[in-house]
Amino acid sequence: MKSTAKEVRALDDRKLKILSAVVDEYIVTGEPVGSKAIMKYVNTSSATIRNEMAELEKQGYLEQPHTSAGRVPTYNGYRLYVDRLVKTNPLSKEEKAMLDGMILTDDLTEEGLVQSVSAALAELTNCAAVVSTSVPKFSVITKVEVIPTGKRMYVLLLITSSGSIKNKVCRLEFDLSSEQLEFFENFMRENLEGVSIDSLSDEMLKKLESAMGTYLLTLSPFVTGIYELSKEMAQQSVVVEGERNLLTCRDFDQNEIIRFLDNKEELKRILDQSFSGLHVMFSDETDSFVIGNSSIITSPFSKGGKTAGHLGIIGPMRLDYSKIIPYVEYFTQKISDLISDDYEDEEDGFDGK
Amino acid sequence: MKSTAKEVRALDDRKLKILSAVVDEYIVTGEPVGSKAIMKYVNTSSATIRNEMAELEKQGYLEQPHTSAGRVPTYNGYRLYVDRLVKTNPLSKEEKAMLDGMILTDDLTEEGLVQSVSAALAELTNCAAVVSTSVPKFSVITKVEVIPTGKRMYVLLLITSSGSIKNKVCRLEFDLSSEQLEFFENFMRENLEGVSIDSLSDEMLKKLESAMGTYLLTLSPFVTGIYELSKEMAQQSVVVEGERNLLTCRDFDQNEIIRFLDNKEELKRILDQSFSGLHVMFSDETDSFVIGNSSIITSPFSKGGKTAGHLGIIGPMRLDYSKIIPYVEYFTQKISDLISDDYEDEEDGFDGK
DNA sequence: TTTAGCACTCAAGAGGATAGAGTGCTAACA
DNA sequence: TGTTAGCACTCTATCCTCTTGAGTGCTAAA
Repeated sequence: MKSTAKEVRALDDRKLKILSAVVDEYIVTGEPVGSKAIMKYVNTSSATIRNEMAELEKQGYLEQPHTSAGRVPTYNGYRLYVDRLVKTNPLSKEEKAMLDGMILTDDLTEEGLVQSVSAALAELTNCAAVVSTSVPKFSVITKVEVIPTGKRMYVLLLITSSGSIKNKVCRLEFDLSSEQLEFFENFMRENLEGVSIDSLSDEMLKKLESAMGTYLLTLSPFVTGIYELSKEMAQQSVVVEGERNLLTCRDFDQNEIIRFLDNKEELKRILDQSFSGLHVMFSDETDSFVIGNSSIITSPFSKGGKTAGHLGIIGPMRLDYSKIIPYVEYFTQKISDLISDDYEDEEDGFDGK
Repeated sequence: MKSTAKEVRALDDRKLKILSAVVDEYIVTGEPVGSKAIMKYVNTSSATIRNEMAELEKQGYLEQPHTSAGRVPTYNGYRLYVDRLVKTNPLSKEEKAMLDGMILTDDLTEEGLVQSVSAALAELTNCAAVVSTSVPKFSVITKVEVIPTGKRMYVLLLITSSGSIKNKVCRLEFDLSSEQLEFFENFMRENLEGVSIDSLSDEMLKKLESAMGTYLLTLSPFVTGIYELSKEMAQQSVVVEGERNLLTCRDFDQNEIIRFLDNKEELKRILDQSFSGLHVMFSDETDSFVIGNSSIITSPFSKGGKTAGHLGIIGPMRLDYSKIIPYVEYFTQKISDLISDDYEDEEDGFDGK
């Protein structure tokens, strides 16, 4: 609701302490928190705490499931807690080593790394890990190749500067002469190499086709094939790892989870608004959130200094933010470091040996 | 239990009719079936039916959840029903048209087709569709290609006679000379083309490596890369479509389903024993079955006359077999027809025009 | 061999009592 | 004026009992 400056000012130190205590306790127990339980955290009587809690409720930070129950944090309560109250301790040496140990490093490809990290994150947090990999804005086509592979069968190959490869089988009505093949490869080299993936539009396609002259008659399936490949590449992808953690989480409504897992478009849209740093979202915030009572923590990772995607978790609001936030931060940093190594290596350097 | 010839002989016509009626009724209602409900199917009094049911229970075809409840089919009951009693009507023209209409035919690749059919099957049956695609035994390597794509970056490409393509990025310590590249391509062409995918063993790898002489020093990552690609290709794949139908099915134990979906190895193993025709399995049969109370119906589909995989459904035992069995049969036949068209086209023919 | 009739069983649901966790309010206190 | 002890009150969760009704097995007659 309206969290005006006045209201926030009205939150003295003790109120904040109590709010924080309620959230901390609720995160652990999952049950509405009563005034007595808070006495462990604050040095006053339960009566005083009750008074304070009643006020926190009026201000919209807490709520009661029913009259004679304890308090539960509201969306605003969580928001305040995460933004201003939660204490995230930097990871110790041992913790970092533990996290590192959970990542398989035998698969050195970018996807392999990200997949391994997200599995670790899901395992660690008992949530589902989410990864969205955006198409790097600076990604351009570096190679178009056609490989004959059978009677009238050709494999189209598209490679970009960011290292993605896609292929597609194309069947033609006729076999091509080597002259035709050569023409196509040259034509593609001249017209597509260096072109950025997401700039390949319908119009561009039309222009290309008309520039091909009579070759178009036989080669047109290749052109549309390349076009489709580029479209596939330009698509942002979202992967959810550890879905079982959502299904077994009793904070959620089963049916909602099933619906969510069945259709990840919604999630895609949410992760699309790429945020610059670590970001915590709650399900009440945007009503487009599919899963009620959920929260999403994401952080971007980068490749060669440019954002390459986002990694995070989706779980219940009742999360141990103080632990999970550093995990997400550490892992995204880790990914950035590892794939940027690769990247620099690819582009400029030569790493001695 | 022991279903000896004597016992089976003891099943006169009326008993079979009653068993069939119990299964039919139970499939619809999901509730234990009482003697009165059977009166709709058989022209005798409920008392007689009760006597018969008591005997069917003694023989192991029915059971009671508790004393004063109706009867439910046992595993043996289902087995007998499916093997000898169920009446599967051949599909009508309209039904076939309806099924055809559910298949998207704009993606003409094999995977696209199979995916579309399995989605339709899942939708239609409210079960999960399962597809296992085996590596065709006759599939051989037709092409190995290396494409330079950046500083010390190369794409390995492996193509087989059955039309699968896989690629892998390989990073070397040094750039290769064109002479080295040429050597590798020739070497691979001579040694691997025509070799069947699943015959590529560790020993073969060793032999190849030793045959490469000094080239091995720089090219060894390529060899292991190719080896890994072939291993990936040789792997039988299992895909489950429509998982949500399992999760929302109240005949199952949620946790068991979640465990099942998390680990499809078990399913893979079951589908691995490729059966020659349509096959119905029940969860009691092999104790390796992950999901209790489930049944699997599969049928093979073929490509150019040779088995290419299996398509089917996994759902509760309480299935409308009389409808679903024809669906599975029709769809696998359909797939066989469509991809075999392709295949013949690829290998021998020329379709005019 | 079949069937009507009857006593019996058992699960599921309705209703009622109880316990206990937690509250708000009042009045006393520092 | 802020804090606290005390108390009446509220509401859920749980347990127990009772009832209902579907369905059975058995017996005796047709």
